[in-house]
This record gives sequence, C-alpha cells and structure tokens, in this order.
Amino acid sequence: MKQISDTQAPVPDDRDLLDLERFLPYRLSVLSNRISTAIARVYEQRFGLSIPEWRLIAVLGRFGPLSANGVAERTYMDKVRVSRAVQRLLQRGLIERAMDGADRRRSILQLSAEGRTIRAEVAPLALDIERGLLTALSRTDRAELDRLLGLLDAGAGQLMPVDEASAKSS
Amino acid sequence: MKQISDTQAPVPDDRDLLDLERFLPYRLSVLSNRISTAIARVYEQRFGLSIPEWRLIAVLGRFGPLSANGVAERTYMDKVRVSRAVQRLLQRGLIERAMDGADRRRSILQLSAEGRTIRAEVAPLALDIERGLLTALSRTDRAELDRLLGLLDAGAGQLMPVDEASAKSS
DNA sequence: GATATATAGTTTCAGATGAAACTTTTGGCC
DNA sequence: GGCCAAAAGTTTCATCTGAAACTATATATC
Repeated sequence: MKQISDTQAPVPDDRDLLDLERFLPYRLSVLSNRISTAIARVYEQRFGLSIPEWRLIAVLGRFGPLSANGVAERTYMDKVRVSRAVQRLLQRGLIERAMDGADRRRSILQLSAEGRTIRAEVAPLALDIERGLLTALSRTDRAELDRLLGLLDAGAGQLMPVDEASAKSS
Repeated sequence: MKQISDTQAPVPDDRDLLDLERFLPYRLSVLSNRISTAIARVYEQRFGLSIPEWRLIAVLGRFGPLSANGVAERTYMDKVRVSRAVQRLLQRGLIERAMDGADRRRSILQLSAEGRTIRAEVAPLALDIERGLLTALSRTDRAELDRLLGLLDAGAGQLMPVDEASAKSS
C-alpha cells in the first residue's frame, strides 16, 4: 500500500524560496555594479580610460615594473584583458614595454612620464569617490567593513579558488 | 620675479596615490565578480540558466505576476536584458506571458508550473551558496554586514541615482 | 478628435568579453 | 643536443552587452 505524505516530494515553504533583495550575492552584485558603472563613466569622460586600463596604471604605479602576468595576478584580471589594456596604453604612450633579457617571453611594463602624470590626476579623483561612498560610515564602521569584507573573501575562496576565478596565468 | 615652491604643481605624495588593494570599489568589484562567476557556473551547469534568467524567475516567484518593467525595477536590470531573459524563458516554457487588457503595450509575466518547480530547485542551492559565504561570520557580524551594505547603498545613491544606474524604464 | 508627447517592449549595431587555439620561448629530461 | 611539457602573451571566434533607433500603444493638449 502506498504511503502518504512522508515520501512525497517536499512542498517548499517560503523559507526555502529566496528573496532576491536579501540575497547577499545579489546585493553585492547590484551595489558593486552601480559603483563601478559610475566610476567607469568618470574615468572615461575625463581621461578616456577604461577600468582595466586604470587598474593597469594603478598597479604599475604602485608595484611596477611588472610583467603582464604580474599585472594579471595583482589585479584579478585575466591575461586577455591585460593584453588589451597594455596595447591601448602603449598606443597612448602611457606605459612603456621592454623585453626581459633573461626570459624573452616575458615583457617588462612600466609607466611612462605621461603615465605617471595621469596616475597623479586620476588617483585623487578615485579617492574622492571612495570618500563619498563612505561618508555615512564612522571610523569604526569602516574598520568593521574592512574586516567583514576580508571574511567574505575567505568565504568566496571556498566557493572558488582565486586562481580559477580570473587571474589565470595560463 | 618668479615665485618658488608655493605655486608649483603639487608633487603628489604617496597618500594621494591610491593602492588598488585597499580601494573599496575595487575590493567590492573583485569580490562580487568572484562570487557571481562561481554562482553563474553552477546555475548554468545544473539548470541551463543565466543569472538574468534566474533573477527573473526569482522575482516572478516572489512578486509575480509583473510586467517586464516591473521586473526591471525590482532586479536593477535594464529592459534589454529583461527582454532577452523573457524570450529565453518563454521558449523553455518556464514563464508565461499574457497581454494586459487595459494597456496593450504592457505584458503580464508569471511563472509556469515548470517555472515554479525550477525555482523550488534552484533557491535552496542559492541559499546554500550564501551560507557557505557567510560561514565565517557570526550572527552579529551578519547583522553588521547588512547594516553596512545599507549605508554603502545610500552612499552609492549620491554617486549615481538608482534610476540612472541600470533599472531604466525607458 | 487630431496632434504631440511619453511609455512598454523589441531590434539593431558596434564594441566588450573570455574560452580556446596559437606562437614563441623556456626548462626539464634522456 | 633533441624532445616534450609548460609558461608568457596574442589572436580568433562566438557570445554578451547596452545605447540608440524603432514599433506600437497610451495619454495629454488643443
């Protein structure tokens, strides 16, 4: 004889049916896209820079000279993006490329004088934007946020190892 | 006679030259992309759903029936994305579309029976992923995070009004 | 009730994207 | 030295994306 209820497919109650607005990945995605879009617009209009291009400048300014791969690792961009950003910035003369004498597959990238100038102009603007975002947060709030983002990074690491995410070196 | 130092272009010191790794918009972007990519992979492999498609299902399940515009408003997706997601889900029979009798420009979208089934399967998976992300956070940490994201949303609102960001209705 | 303006949704087009293939060079390994 | 696997970057190709143009309908103004 057929059993009742226990073996039936469970009828999901509302607890199992997620509410998009409270779903953390969704909230992060909407927030981050909103911010990135606004920033991209500013960089584009004022400096003709895309976000990948700006990241390249920022990271070369801070850690350069670097190989393309070094850039990819530090920016979480894949090598195709880096390659394209490098090409455009070379054309514009904002970076310089040399070949590594010891390993001729590898390039050596660094900011040109003009690139350094651009970085010095863009960076304060970026910091202004960040300040605007954070106006409503107290000093301790900011420290909290920093800590919590760190924890989320760790959680995301479980989900998807960093090197599989994007910063592929091959 | 030319003045010295005071009128010269300021030489930016390191304080003005941002460090990408500490720059909030960058951190949010990397974190969010990492999570979204991982989730997109799961949805795609297990259910053949893109993220826009899943968002449509989630929001229709929770608030449906809705017009395409209603969906756009609640998901922060632009109307082109919504339109495309609608088409694919109609093809797959996961949603149904009727015309609004009172306003024949407007469509009325809702989940089909099969759509409801899919939602009931995907939602717990999504919640599992979220739980994974949050394992390292205590109950109070989670409340803090919620609050801080709310503040950031407000800050982002200053940067870029919601309706200009993406959920354009026209 | 004709004309103008706005809205819902779709289509078009030009650019962005990333996985996979490819080229070149390097580093074993025999 | 010769051969094979791996790494650095680039190119290709198929897909995704969103701004702008477009279609159809509705609303406002006269």
